[in-house]
Amino acid sequence: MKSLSGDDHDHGSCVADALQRAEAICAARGVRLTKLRRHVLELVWESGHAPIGAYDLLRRLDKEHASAVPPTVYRALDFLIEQGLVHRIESLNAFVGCASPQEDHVGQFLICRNCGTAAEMNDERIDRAINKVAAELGFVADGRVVEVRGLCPSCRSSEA
Amino acid sequence: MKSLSGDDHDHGSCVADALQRAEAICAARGVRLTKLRRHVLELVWESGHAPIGAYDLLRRLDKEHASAVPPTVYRALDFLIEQGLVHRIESLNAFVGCASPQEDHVGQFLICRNCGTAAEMNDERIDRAINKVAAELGFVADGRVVEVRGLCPSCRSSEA
DNA sequence: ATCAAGATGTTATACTATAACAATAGATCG
DNA sequence: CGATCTATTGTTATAGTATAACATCTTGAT
Repeated sequence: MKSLSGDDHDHGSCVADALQRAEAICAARGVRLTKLRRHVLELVWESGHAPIGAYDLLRRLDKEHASAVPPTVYRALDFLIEQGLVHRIESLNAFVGCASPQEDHVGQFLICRNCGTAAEMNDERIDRAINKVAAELGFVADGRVVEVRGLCPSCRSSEA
Repeated sequence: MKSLSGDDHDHGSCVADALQRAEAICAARGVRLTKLRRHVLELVWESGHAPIGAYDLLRRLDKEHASAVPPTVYRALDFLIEQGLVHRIESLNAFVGCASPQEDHVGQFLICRNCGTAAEMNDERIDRAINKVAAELGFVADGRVVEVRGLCPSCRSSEA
């Protein structure tokens, strides 16, 4: 996996790529990535790879979109989440761009408690382990929330 | 695992047991399970095995504790969580009594989307899978949030 | 009895999210 | 083109979740 924080990755192109992929996905699905939705998605990505709250998005949106109020941003987020372009991080009440929006998946995240970066794992082994245990208990699992706090590689080395 | 919902388990003794265990644990640790904290713990357990929100607790607490306000219940919950007697369910902003407070663990939950019951899994295999993937990505994991939505055995059979 | 620490009381406020209805813009079809 | 239907956005109000900051009281130790 690419390192995501405190490093030299070109985040500008990272954002641009995400927007371009989003355009393509929405076009293919016949859903509308409106200016507003695109703008919110852009702001989500511009937060780096750290989840950002709805009201922080709102404050940034305000600058170019005077009429923005909470429903404005929540509706855009609802759309983006529905389309798998953004994930909600439950333990933070915050939102992050999806790293692989073409694949259908629920997010599994590693969240660095130092730099705030949320890295997607989306590993089948975790999913299988959860399904197995759920099945043993007679549960049929659908949605999953897997959010792990920890220290990312960059922060671990810089902490020494 | 015991079935927890829509069944015949004696929830009264379930609550009583939980309170008794809590008393013992707090005594052993030299921390104070005050009347207020005990009362909140009792209310959490009386919600059945379904997570309950802080403001719902507050409304119930009010009846015997006129001065209760949000900080009252949040402080009690903070204590109970710190002592491992209660877990917070991030995806619901709600709280549930811990099934095995003597063991140190973070909760893994199966949450029934029909009856609301939250069953603790706390399965090592899930933990190991998460640690393994995290390690592969260079992360050191500490806190974990694992919350799976689904349909519990009782609700699954009664849905047919 | 005094004192320090912990627990609770009290007021105010911050933060997160949605309901409900109005207005507008985009697509579709005659 | 223009009528119409639907999706999107605007707007106002409010519900729901959580904490800050400071005062007061209780408890246990000396």
